[in-house]
Amino acid sequence: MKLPLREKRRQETAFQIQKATLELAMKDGLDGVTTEEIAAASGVSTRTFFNYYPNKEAAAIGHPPAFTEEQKDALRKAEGTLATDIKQLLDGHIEALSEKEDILRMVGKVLRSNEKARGILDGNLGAERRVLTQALCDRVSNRQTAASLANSVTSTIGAAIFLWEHEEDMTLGAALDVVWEGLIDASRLLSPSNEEEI
Amino acid sequence: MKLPLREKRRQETAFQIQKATLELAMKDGLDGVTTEEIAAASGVSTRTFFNYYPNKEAAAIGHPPAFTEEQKDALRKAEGTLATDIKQLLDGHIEALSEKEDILRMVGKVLRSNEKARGILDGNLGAERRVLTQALCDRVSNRQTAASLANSVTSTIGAAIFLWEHEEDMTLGAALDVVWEGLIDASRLLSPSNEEEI
DNA sequence: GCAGAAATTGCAGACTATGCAAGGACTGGA
DNA sequence: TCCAGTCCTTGCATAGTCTGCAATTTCTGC
Repeated sequence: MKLPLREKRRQETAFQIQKATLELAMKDGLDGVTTEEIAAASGVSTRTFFNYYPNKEAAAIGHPPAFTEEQKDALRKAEGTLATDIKQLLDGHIEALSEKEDILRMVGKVLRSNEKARGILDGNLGAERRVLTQALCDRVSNRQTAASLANSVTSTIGAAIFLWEHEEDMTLGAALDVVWEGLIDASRLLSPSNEEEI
Repeated sequence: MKLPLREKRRQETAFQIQKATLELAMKDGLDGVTTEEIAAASGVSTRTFFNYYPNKEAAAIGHPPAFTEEQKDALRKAEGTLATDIKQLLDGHIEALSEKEDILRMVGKVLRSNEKARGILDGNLGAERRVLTQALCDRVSNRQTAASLANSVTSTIGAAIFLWEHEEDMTLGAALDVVWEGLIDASRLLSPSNEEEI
């Protein structure tokens, strides 16, 4: 730990700005608020706002949790079947997301109406996907197979969040289970070992 | 056909603008060119440019081909196994994309360096995905399963284009086959009927 | 050829985003 | 406790994006 204090302050301010951005955006959309308003609400100057985030959309999305090294390691060294290990990874990630449900809900709302925000998130997810693909390569040998699995992971997370947002009284974990079920079912249908024709 | 002439002109101009946008963007990125330059190169005023596209990124992406009704119908009424029908859909779509390889290559380059463009494309794909999900619902009954399959379709297309861009001397069709193989392999690994542990 | 519809354009103005340079705050060591 | 260096913040200037409005031109169908 070299710069714990400065770093911490920075993270706090970054989060502060994200919260202010999201709260303002809840009224009439992210496009309806100016960077000036956001900066004022965050207690910093407009110029400083741009030192923290390159644009409002990035500020709204913030810095979502990434997969930890332990999670990826667990994937590399097979502990169970591939399916159970992936499910475990997903469970862990969804649990991390659950810690900030309020933020997640607001981010979801922004994503639904803002293309640029989607693009930024897509870029973040793409980076995650590449890391995951790399980790999975140690296990499945074929790169395209690993890429396909990694894609399933990130899109499952997205789908679970989407479902959770639209279903009243459904926890994030429950939504994940439903989406996971769909993924497994789809895999079964596409799998060549499945001879029944549908 | 009510307004065929006007409509046709409009499409031509839209394509003209897309081409001008992409060609200018090849030099030093989409961010390196102004809407003014694009408009001038397209032979229209800046204001008119914004009548065709809401922003440069949308102009660069243009209006990519969508799935046709026949394609979706073929999916609904099972002609072969689910896997072969989906593969056929993909083949047809990739073939349509092949008609404009030059555009596709330039779009790919833009997408790699521009978040907003990615977001817009992501939005387009999301719409396609929703349509596909609906069509697949007629076949697999479970909505989550259908959604998972639809997601596989759109992300397979994206992955195929990505692979094609990065591999010299590989046709789009060949790239699709490679990615498809990966998807099937991944499905096999996730499928519960596959008992071997990996 | 004409009347009405549609598209184009110029202009004004709000907002986003970046470079630069001055000033202020914080850190670690003496 | 104080100091020097570094990092952060800020204001200002400026380039560029995008929209609304109204005038003008172009096109369509009759």
